[in-house]
Amino acid sequence: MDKEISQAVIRRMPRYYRYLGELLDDGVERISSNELSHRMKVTASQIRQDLNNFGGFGQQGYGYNVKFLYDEIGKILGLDQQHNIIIVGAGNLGQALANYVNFEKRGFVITGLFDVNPALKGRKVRGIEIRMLEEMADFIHSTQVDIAALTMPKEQADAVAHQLVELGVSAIWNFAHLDLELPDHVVVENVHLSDSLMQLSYNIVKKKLESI
Amino acid sequence: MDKEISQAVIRRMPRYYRYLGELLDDGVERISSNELSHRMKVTASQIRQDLNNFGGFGQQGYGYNVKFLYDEIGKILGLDQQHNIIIVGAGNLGQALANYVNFEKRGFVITGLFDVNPALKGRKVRGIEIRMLEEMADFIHSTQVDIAALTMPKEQADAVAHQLVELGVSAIWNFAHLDLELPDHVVVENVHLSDSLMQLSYNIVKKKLESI
DNA sequence: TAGATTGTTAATCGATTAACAATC
DNA sequence: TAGATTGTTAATCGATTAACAATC
Repeated sequence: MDKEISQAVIRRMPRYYRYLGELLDDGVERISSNELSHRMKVTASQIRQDLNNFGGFGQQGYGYNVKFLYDEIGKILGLDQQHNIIIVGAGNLGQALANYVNFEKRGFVITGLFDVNPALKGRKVRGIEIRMLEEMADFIHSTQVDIAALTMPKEQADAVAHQLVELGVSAIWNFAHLDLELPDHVVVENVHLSDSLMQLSYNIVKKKLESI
Repeated sequence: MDKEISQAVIRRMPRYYRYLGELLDDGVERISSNELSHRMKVTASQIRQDLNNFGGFGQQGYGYNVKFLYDEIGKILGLDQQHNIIIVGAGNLGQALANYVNFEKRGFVITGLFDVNPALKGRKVRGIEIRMLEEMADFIHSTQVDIAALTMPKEQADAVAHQLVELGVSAIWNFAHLDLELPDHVVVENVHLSDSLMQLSYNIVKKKLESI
């Protein structure tokens, strides 16, 4: 019966979470949708609408309790649970992800790093040993893996993604520059860096034209 | 007089570009909006609407010439021009970007790499020397810099972004986990990896609840 | 020419903003 | 209590889809 919450709303939740975290760090105890809207440069209406998709977290005449709202959004985003991540592709990008200490604070724990390059075998990144791709199946069978980050060239990504799904992994964080075709029960989040760069490029050209 | 083209449309253009590139590689000469819509899992109507924001690239009764459309979208995205990029922050992420050979094919050329860590000084990544942050001002004065990628911790990102703008850089590809407050003439494209990961986490939790 | 498919207008759907009654 | 601010309904705006005349 719950009405589906649009991805547009979901996309904004981490940003709310970030701003509330900053307010919390600054010792701010409560905030109104109006004040938050000024800081975030969105409408107060949108903030209230977005939040009320998940429940009434505020109080009339008072606003929102920062700590409470922060925690609630954290729960909505699943940050109260631990997510074990393996990274497949231990090149620079994979290692960059493995080094993001902040992920760990939010419950995202890197438990494994895999690559095909024998030269990397046994090397450690932040204490995490790089294993060979052949060992991945055993690894997944013996430990809980919630998310697989794909940080390898796109030529290998499709086959590895399917293998991961076969092995029971049902969430993929895909950095490879292709669209994965996977069963419906698998959740895929794409990070297409070159798409992002092209968007930037478009906006540069546009701005240049406008200024003439 | 040109009506503003929405960012929703812009966000889809690189994806069209990618699919057309694949068709081109496969030797496909022409394609109808209908067939493309099946491959891309969008509506044919949306494809035609999107493209017609920029002009009529097709031909009634024929469809679209793949090579022509590919090139036209490339021009729309500014890929016919060279963009010189410096990367500020030569950690794993910065080095990962520097190593993306594919960017170069699209006209994005990494011309400089900067860091504050003296241990990295003089090291080279794909032939590009890592320089110290202090040298950045001189570098920007003496060479054309179109885009600066910020791949450093968020604590330093805001100050560096402002410095870059002072030095005349007007496009920022921001990987730091904060919203930059910069003058209107500066174009900013954000890549917030942790936001992306939280979105994935939300969708994992949602799918888990649905399956109960 | 007949068939195919675009470009474009109109209809629908969904998301954002405005307004305000409820209530702390 | 009076003032403030939410939660929520209604109005608006914009984006997507459908339909079809134009035309290759």
